[in-house]
Amino acid sequence: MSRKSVQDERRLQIMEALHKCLLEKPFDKTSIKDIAAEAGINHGMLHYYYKSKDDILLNYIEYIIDMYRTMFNEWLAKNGGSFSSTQAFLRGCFDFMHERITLNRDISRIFVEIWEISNYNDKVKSKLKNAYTLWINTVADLVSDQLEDRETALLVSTAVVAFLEGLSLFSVMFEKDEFPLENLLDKFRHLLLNKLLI
Amino acid sequence: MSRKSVQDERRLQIMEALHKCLLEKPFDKTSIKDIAAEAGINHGMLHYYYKSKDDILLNYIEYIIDMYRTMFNEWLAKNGGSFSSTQAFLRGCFDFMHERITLNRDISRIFVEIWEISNYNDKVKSKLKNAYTLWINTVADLVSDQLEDRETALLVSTAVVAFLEGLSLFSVMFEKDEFPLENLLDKFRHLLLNKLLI
Amino acid sequence: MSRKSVQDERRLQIMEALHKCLLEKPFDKTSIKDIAAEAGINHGMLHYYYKSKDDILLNYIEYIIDMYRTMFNEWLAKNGGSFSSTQAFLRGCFDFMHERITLNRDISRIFVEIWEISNYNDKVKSKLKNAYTLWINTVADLVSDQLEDRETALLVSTAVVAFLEGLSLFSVMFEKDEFPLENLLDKFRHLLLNKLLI
Amino acid sequence: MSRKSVQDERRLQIMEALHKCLLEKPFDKTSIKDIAAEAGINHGMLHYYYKSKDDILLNYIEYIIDMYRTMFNEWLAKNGGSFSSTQAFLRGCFDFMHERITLNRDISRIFVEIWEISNYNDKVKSKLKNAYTLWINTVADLVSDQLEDRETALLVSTAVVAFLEGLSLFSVMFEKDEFPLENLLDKFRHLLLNKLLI
DNA sequence: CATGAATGAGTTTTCATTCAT
DNA sequence: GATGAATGAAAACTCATTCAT
Repeated sequence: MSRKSVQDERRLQIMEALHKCLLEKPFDKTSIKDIAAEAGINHGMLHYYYKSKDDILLNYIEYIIDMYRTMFNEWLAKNGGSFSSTQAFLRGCFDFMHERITLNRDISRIFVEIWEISNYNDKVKSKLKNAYTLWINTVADLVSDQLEDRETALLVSTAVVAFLEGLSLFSVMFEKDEFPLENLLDKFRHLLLNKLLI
Repeated sequence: MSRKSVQDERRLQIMEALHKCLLEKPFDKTSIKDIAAEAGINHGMLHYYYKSKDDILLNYIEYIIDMYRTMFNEWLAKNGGSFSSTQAFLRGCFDFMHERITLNRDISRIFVEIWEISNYNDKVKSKLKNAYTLWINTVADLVSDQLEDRETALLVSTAVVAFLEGLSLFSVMFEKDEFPLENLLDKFRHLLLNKLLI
Repeated sequence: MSRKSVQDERRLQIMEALHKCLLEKPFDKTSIKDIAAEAGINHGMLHYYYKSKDDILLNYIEYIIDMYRTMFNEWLAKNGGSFSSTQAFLRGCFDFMHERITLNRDISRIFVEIWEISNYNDKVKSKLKNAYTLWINTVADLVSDQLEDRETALLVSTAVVAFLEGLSLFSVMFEKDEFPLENLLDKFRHLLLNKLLI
Repeated sequence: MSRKSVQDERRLQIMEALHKCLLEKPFDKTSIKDIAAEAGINHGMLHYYYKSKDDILLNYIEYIIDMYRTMFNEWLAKNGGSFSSTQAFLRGCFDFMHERITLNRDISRIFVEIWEISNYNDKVKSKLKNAYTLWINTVADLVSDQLEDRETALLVSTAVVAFLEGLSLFSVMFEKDEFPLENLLDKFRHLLLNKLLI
């Protein structure tokens, strides 16, 4: 392995370690040593690869947003070609959201953490805004051929994303059996496909 | 001032001080001394009135949830009698949400903070769950006479609350001119009143 | 009750409260508020009756030493007249020690606390030295008519007291069933009466 | 110096520093910073080498008990072979006690401190009980060939140790010229060798 | 006398960061 | 590249003492 990729490997280990830590503790209560221990490397090294704890966080935000995007893209690559109609495609998108939220409550939890951090940290906020703007636009693209104009498409996609984020919030707080996630997604998909997108 | 109200006064000062602090820093980075300074009282007193920093937080959560509820109830008391129909009433409710979210982004920000804390703190989570459960039920009551059964009413109200929380998240992140909040609320209200609730 | 005796009453309450506290915590970990709560009076009053926490301690030392002395004198008053011989009297004295140590491990514990404090506090040390000097002399008086001279009597009484204090230490540390206190006292009394004091 | 011995060196420094501190202040009034200052190292390091102040204490207790034991064993190694008879050997043991108590009042003082702590701290109590049980058994071994049975040997050794601890207590409280330590030990040794052990 | 609010110094502990080896 | 010892600032919390009412 080249020198470059040893470094990349280490950096990835650190990101994954922080990810695991965040499932147990908020970032502020996660120490550099916690992360180092989880990554199995010396805590001094974290300052070799990143210039501060904050720098690690900023890189992690990018890492997790990218993971999110990759999840979607991979799903798209795998299932995207098989839809017979736009509606079927959109239905698939909702299935993806459903899976993502249902099966991966961990990511939802971590996104709540990031939302909070962004409230007090402009750099994080900026990254998060970009990610959501991108996501809203992607969804707008998906629905735009069903709607009159771009503006309406954006409005609808914003509503969709906001609704899904709201569901994500609740799916983290409530246990699976306390929250009718599946039912809500079904109804919402039906509503969106049949009443909003004509 | 009677003895009792000195205590109440101080406790209120502390709650308000923490509120102000949370607009600037996350709870974890807000020190007991920060809160004391903001309240204009000696930091030792915070441990006189509350047994720990965590105890302050827990009391604050109740305080803020109560403030939220009070805002709604006051609005209801002021405007509740003037509606000519259920639809007009519901329209008013949405106006309230709009105002609350638009004019009081501070509360939205703080709710994001609380959501995050609840992720890692079961006592906070429990309080938050109760508050949202109550809220969802309240909304379900408001729409129930327009819908066939209680179950549907609950589903719709859950969706409404989730959507509004999602909007609240975005309203905190985006600046007013970056986010079509008004438009979204309008459309959503229209949709809800005309298509869902027949 | 006269003003004077109200004060005395309060002071006694405080002494008794500290006594109870010391059965649970060392003096340093006993707060003024702990003592006040135990005494059922306001903590501010402790500074009215005593000028500092240290002053309370000093008074308590006198109180407990006095209690010790009183225990002995009362026992003496009750049983002192009934002995037919000096030996019978001395035997009785050992019975008293036995009872004191066996039944009142609490006092033994507290004396260990006082020994320790005296190590670092000259005023306490001085009070404790006086008490033990007095005790040694009392025992010397009791055995002096059995021995040639005063010097020997003092030596024997010092040994007796030292031995009993040693036993007291162990009786606190070991549980009753782990330590042959009764047996040791028996043997020792026998030895003292039959071999040392001829 | 190898990595391991830097740690050992620091840990030893801390133990020695606490030892010095305890000659001036009780443990409860000795702060982490006091110990660090005495050791000449940063106070943060104390938590690097020990996980809490209590942990330092527990380690110190072991250290001092070990020091005590080592003192005895070294004395034994140096003088143990030179005795012509068991009696001479026992006489030597008493000389050792004498030296220990006379020359090392510091250790006696610190043992009073530990006795006190053990009154309120079960872990310390347990260590102390083990140490004294061991000591009593060691003395029992030394006198057992002079006595009929093991039980008697244990009784005698317990009495000896209790008496010596009592003397130790007094030797700390009284100044050298106020307390006939030498005389008492002489008499006691004589008594033990000639009257108790036939 | 009595109360309890207030003060401020002091305590243990944690931790990001640095740096010699 | 690693390691882990070292630093020092800052955190939560405790408490004897004072004092206005």
